[in-house]
Amino acid sequence: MARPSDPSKKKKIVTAAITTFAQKGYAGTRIAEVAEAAGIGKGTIYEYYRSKEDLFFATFEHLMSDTNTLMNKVSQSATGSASKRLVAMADAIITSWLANLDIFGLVLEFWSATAAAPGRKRFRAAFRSAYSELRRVVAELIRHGIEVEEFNAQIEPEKIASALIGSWDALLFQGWLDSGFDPLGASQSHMKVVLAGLRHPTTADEE
Amino acid sequence: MARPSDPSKKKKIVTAAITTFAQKGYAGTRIAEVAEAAGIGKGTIYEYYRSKEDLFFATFEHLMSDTNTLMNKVSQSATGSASKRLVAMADAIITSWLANLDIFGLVLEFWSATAAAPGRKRFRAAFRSAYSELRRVVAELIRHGIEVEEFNAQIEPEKIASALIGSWDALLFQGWLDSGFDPLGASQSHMKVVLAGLRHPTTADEE
DNA sequence: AATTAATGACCGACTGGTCGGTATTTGGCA
DNA sequence: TGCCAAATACCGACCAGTCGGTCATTAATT
Repeated sequence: MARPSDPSKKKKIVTAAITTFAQKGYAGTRIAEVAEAAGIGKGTIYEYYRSKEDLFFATFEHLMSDTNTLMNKVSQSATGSASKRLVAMADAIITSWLANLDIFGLVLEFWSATAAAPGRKRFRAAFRSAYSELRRVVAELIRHGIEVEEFNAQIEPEKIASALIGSWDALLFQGWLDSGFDPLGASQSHMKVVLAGLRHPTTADEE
Repeated sequence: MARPSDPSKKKKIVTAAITTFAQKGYAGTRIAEVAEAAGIGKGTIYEYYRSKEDLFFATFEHLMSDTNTLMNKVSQSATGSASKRLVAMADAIITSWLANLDIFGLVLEFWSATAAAPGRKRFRAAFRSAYSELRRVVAELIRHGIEVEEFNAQIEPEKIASALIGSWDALLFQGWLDSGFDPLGASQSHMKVVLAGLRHPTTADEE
């Protein structure tokens, strides 16, 4: 009864699942395909994962943790002004995803997994906490900028953070849709404007 | 053989499809459920739509056109400074979606529909052109701001437009995930900063 | 030999789409 | 107006294909 627990095999399965799910989507992927991609028998997958959904969630956590790791690394290693650090973070996240645009489809699957059906609540919860963590890190950076008086004290770090993060996601999506679109360039342009806005006092409603 | 084409019934079906797909997702929805929600027999749906996919695409077009209409209306009716118009547009789009957050799940389904499988290329194409149109309208607004010397001439309208639009989408998504999150407030905060940045010259790399 | 791991043929639940048949509407004619 | 086909619209029982998951069997390992 005891299930085997060779971690290298588990990893092999998840890796295969990532590419397959990314290519064909969750619904379009048959477990047998993942097994084939992993070079093992279909039954074996069920020795390591309880169900298709479980495997899907595992791929989700896998990618999530990669992104988290990257973000923390950048947030720690980035030096210089708050502006520089923010730009570094934006560039790092976008560049990293651009290098793996082929699996960006997975992210879309994850997004929609937050919507449908039962058993999927965990996706929503995981996303919520991931975003909240992301916002925390970026807001921290902004707050730091305010403290050293690099940024205008009027601004609300959490809100700006959420919009920045959002723009990164959404620009990647536009890049994914349209190969002629350049997410990195758009992000850099946007960041430049935002940073200028963060530095200058927001003179209420100018006409 | 000739299929009936009562437009009011077609509308009834699409309406039912919208709520059902939004609640249960594409895969989780059975055609029979849509039929029930529409108060008609299952077979009748196939008199009006060739397949489940076709019906799904119809709901997509329906919502897309609603959003498009809204956007054009706002872009035409908005008056005052370029800043004011941009804010009006942001607020209008976000408010309108917030009022219908219950069907935002559909948007997620559409996003992921751009990823998976064959027969879905049209989703990608439709999205691409919708975004491109959105960018055009918003970029136009920004360009206008530059012409009247309200905005700094250095900025790149298309790129900023893509980031703004992206932030709206992504903030709505965060609001959808987390009922404690306030997309409108975040957007307004963000817009304020961006507009400040658009007005002030981007002094290259300040340290 | 005994225990653990791997496998894929098989099963059964599920559902998109079809189609033969029924209900409703139309319109031609007395 | 009233009557009755013919045409059109509607319906849901049914079929056929699909695929997640199981488990009896085989292979590997101890």
